[in-house]
Amino acid sequence: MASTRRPRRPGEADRPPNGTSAGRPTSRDVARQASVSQATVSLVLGGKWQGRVSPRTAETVRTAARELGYRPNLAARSLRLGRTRTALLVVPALTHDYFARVHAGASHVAEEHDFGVVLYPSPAGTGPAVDPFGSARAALDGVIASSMAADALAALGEGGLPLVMLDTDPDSDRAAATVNLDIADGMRQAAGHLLGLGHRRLAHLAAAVDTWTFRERARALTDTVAEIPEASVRTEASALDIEDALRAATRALTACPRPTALVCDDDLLAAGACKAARRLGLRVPEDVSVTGFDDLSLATALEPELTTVRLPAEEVGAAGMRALLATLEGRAADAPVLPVRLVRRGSTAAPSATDAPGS
Amino acid sequence: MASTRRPRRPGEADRPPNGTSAGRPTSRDVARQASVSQATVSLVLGGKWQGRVSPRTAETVRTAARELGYRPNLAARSLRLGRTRTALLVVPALTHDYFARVHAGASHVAEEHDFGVVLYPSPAGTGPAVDPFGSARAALDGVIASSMAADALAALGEGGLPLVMLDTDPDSDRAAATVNLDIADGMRQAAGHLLGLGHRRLAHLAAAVDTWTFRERARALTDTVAEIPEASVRTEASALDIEDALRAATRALTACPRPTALVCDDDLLAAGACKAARRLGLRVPEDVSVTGFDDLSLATALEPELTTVRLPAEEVGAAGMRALLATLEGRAADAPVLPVRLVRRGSTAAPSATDAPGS
DNA sequence: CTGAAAGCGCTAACAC
DNA sequence: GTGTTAGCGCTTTCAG
Repeated sequence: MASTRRPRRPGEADRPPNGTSAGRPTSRDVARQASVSQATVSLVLGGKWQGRVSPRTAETVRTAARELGYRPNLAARSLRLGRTRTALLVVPALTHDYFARVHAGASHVAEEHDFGVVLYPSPAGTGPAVDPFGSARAALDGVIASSMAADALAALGEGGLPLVMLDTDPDSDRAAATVNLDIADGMRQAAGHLLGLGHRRLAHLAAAVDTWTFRERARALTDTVAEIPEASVRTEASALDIEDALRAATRALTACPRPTALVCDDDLLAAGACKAARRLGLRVPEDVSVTGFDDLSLATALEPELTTVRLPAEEVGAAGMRALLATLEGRAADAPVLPVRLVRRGSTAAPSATDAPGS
Repeated sequence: MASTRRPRRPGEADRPPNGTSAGRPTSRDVARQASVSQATVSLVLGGKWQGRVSPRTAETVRTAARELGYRPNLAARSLRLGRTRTALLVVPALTHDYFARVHAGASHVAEEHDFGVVLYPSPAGTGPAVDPFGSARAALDGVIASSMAADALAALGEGGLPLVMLDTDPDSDRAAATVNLDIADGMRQAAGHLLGLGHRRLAHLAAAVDTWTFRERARALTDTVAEIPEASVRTEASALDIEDALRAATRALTACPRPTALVCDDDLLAAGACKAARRLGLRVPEDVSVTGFDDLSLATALEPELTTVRLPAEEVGAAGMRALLATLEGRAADAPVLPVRLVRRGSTAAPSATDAPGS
């Protein structure tokens, strides 16, 4: 009779009538098994039993937990704690090596702090993320966003969660913290390297993506070239894929006079550029030098290997996670600007005599 | 007085004494705002109000929710429901294009079913996953594991969660369901293509990774070559990275007599092979043909583009997610074996006359 | 058609 | 040193 009045507990039908639960064991089951209270179980397993629970009891609890194969229910813990120890990492694409490495760096730091990272590859690339909070079905403590366009961040700002931005306009004020790369310096190094080699007619294979990081690359290149009067740079825009890069590079290399060096916004574009050169019967680096950016694994898969700007992707991810952790703890996060480094490989050389200035 | 006896609710200090909550709005806040009960809010927002709540009331509730910027607390929902609508996807590495695409496919299907996917890149590569359930801090409904070694799956089996295995030994019985690729057929196509072109001395650049997928490749290659009496294949093992592939391919190409074709277990290895060939002064495909496997984006980044076996990675991920969903709903999941296809590109050609059989 | 109430599994304040 | 208890926010009976 009484049972007809009592609301049925969810999953009740799945449970046997006796006291032992059939499903996943709960802390209650552990408590019963160890003949202690649930609170004691929580204390012991939470590692805060020192001076509150006798070592003997603690050991009993741990044994019981092990025997039952107990795993705490994270949903319940999150609900109780109001925090989930989970961060969302929003990236434009996963197929791009760089972001995979950012993720690795962030995960590593997260793990050290018993945090989790869930990835949200924004379906719209660098564009507005549709609904990261709904789709990433996890309950979140904070968000880290990498290389996103400004309007994409607007959507992220709506979440009401602490936001750390990576490789994004440092003047934006949406974020609680930022981690940046010295993109401009990287481009200066690349351009300086080519100019130093004697190149004067450069072409810029520019990524047709409207984000801070690419605007920065364009600006730095223009500025660096402008310092040498005889030097010039033309720009060809390309989508961030090999095929389009091939087309853009072909346009650049069939211009008259032909540039002696191609400065590419990304290793992917550089790969397209090498392909284009080869198809036009030009040798890299003898006839045309090519530089990339990012130092993806692709850079050393090519022959010759790419001279490119190495970005410390893992470090970026790690610093991002550290900044988020700091923010979450109410500490001020520093806003590092990480240095980048030109890696000289086989795809660049001095221009050949016939192409040299003055000829 | 009473308040001293009552335990402090967590976060209570953060709340103003008045009725309005300061933190994230809860369904209670929405109910209050709409002057209805919490139950009504749940019904309306859960989309199951048809015939139970008046349209007028429903609209009021939705408006209130929108005004307050209400987002349901997923931890609470998970706790109540006992399910989280979240799957764990375990992959050996994220930097490998193939897995990024598997993830994309799985996420896409997940999203359609209002599911989330959290990625766990097994730190040990294809080896035993350390503790995916702890590190992926989300509460999970099921696990999808791709291309893992058998012992790695043992650890996953411990979770007590439904497990779907992708690209793994179909005879293993740990999984609730499997999704496989017709790897053997792919390798048969690749080898058949080379044999048909007239190649008789093949070398196999084999991935030194002990998983089903690579054992299958080796077996199928051996079998196919065995069908042609004059044909032979030597094997060089290589780690799954460019540098080691370069070394292995160099060994293969400096053997006497030199093989006329390199069959590689992975596009990454094929890239290393091309690099090795070029460094030895050999032209691809004139002097040596190279085939890859997977059809990574790398395959078309190279010049010449790789002839390779295209794996429908997205489809694998999607089928895996569908299988998990089916299992979760108690339906029988089918165990598809997805077809693969050889993509002929520029890295293969008939052996040159001097290398041809009989010369 | 709407509201009241219970309880998912966990943690932490407090009582003993 | 250990147990009792309340309650996180949500969904879902059941009563009205």
